[in-house]
Amino acid sequence: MPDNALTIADRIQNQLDQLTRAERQLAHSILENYPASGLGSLSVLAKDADVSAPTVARMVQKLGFKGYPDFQTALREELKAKGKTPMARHDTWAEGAPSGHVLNRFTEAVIDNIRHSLAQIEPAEFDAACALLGDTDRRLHIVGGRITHTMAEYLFLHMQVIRQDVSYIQSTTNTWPHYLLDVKAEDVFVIFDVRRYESNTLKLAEMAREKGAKIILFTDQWRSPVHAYADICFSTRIVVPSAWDSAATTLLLIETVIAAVQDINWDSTLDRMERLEDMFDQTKLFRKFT
Amino acid sequence: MPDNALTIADRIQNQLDQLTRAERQLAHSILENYPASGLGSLSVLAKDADVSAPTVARMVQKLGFKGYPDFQTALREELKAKGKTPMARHDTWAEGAPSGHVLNRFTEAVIDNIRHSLAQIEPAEFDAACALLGDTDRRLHIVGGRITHTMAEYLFLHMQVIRQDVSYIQSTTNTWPHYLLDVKAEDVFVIFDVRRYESNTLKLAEMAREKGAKIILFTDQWRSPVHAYADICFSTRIVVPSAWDSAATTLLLIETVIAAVQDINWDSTLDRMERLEDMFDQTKLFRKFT
DNA sequence: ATATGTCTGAATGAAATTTTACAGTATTTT
DNA sequence: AAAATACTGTAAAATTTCATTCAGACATAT
Repeated sequence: MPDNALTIADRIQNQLDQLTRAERQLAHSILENYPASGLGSLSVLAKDADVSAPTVARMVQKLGFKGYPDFQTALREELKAKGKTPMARHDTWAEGAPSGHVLNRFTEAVIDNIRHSLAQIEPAEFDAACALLGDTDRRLHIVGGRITHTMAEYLFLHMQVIRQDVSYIQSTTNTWPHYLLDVKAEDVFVIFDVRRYESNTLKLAEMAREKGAKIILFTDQWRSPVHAYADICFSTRIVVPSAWDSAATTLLLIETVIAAVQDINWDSTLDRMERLEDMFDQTKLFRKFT
Repeated sequence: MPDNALTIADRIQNQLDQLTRAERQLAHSILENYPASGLGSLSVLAKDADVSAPTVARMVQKLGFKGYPDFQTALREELKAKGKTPMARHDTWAEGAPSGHVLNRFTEAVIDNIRHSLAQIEPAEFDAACALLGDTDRRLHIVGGRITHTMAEYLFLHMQVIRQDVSYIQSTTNTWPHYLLDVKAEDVFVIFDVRRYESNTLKLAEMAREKGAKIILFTDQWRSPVHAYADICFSTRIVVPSAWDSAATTLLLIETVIAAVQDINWDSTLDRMERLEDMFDQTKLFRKFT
């Protein structure tokens, strides 16, 4: 609420003494299952509390509201505010920067995206997707578009370490039909497609589907048309205060998938990682320390 | 989830495919701050979602409710049922998954990383970096390594739209010395280097520095040795419950930089974006709608 | 015990809300 | 490319909802 930090429940509690008998009875009924009961119609609330309708109208006015609708609006606002987690309320992330600084505005939006996106994910679907990705009997193809190919490649780079038979297809090139030649029914496609959905990607998904391959789709909240062909679809919120969309939430999800898949075949992953280390040591690509 | 396992939000999510464009738009608006927005009047909800009132009435019927009041009652019942466990504690991000599920553990860690990383950023440094990146009198070179090249390319793809004279160098190839031939003292390098710091990248940084170029470094909390040559250094926390490190915080920072730089030269950015759109339209790479 | 002040609840009228019907427009299919 | 289908918004009707008035009941004080 704009005026004060007091919740409506507090205001009722505080004024409990100044209320009459029927009003107190009503107040307790409201607090009984707060705030749900206050969001229904006046008459239902009155009946639930065993008081008359005018009593309700009078009390909310006594609490300082213009009328019952005003009271309800306030309740809804409060609920909306509570929906934002205590962490989201923490609206300065970069200390020393004003809360209106782009650092804080942007971070705020991304945290918001994360919360919304995660809430919509079915854990069962997530687990199923990870099981598919970890199944080494199935070959894995990872597909990205103009912007999303960076995300696709990120997933590819890690999956390559975890397991064998992983390939990376960039839908913006015209070489991708080659990859589809030998696709089998057990194969799995991970497809990335977000706003400015790409026709190439859609065509690719259609053809993969025809061959009987499984499709896991990473898209935005509006869902790429590819989702018609997808077995599993993860949609993330991508809106931020910018001319472009944010891939941060998508990346978070990708990394979580990587962590989960790595656990499935941990033994073989460990083995592959060690062999990779050896090879890196020989190439001197990386520094030993510091 | 006590009575019938699926909440109204789930029902909306599930039927998203059977909904029309305006209805989907409305559905997202409802889920935006659920359930508060659904508890107001039909007309307000319609206005918030930018659809007409009848669209709202039609959709709730499509969802299986007798009418809007019926829908609201169901929402209130759900809220009442949830009563005991409101969204006070949000340590579970993916509702429906146990708090020990990798989805929640991972997200928790990333949020933690974001908080720690952002707190360490000097807003003045951030602004200075953005000013350098937005200065079209300076040529811009973006450098990534084995894993980080995906982040580098993400930044490159967007910078390319915002401004001219941007080049992308992959330090793992051996072609990068060519890029250094014509480097001038005003040039700016953005270098990505995280754990398993790469010797190639260090060498590149050293040579760029010798030529007098400015260096902006994105690294992890332990700081790449490149930071000795860097004018500005952003270090982010990257630890997550996984065998690998997380790039999510780095990406968040990159996207924030993009948003800030885009604002600096907004006019020219807009112009370049429009011209790009035209070219996309001609190539038919993207679908017009849906 | 009676009178006064206050509170409560039923009924009414007014206002707002939801619903239905319809027509225009966009989209898809043939 | 044309026809058919389906979707969306405007406008008006029907229903519900809320505020108010007024008569009666309860408690309290004299």
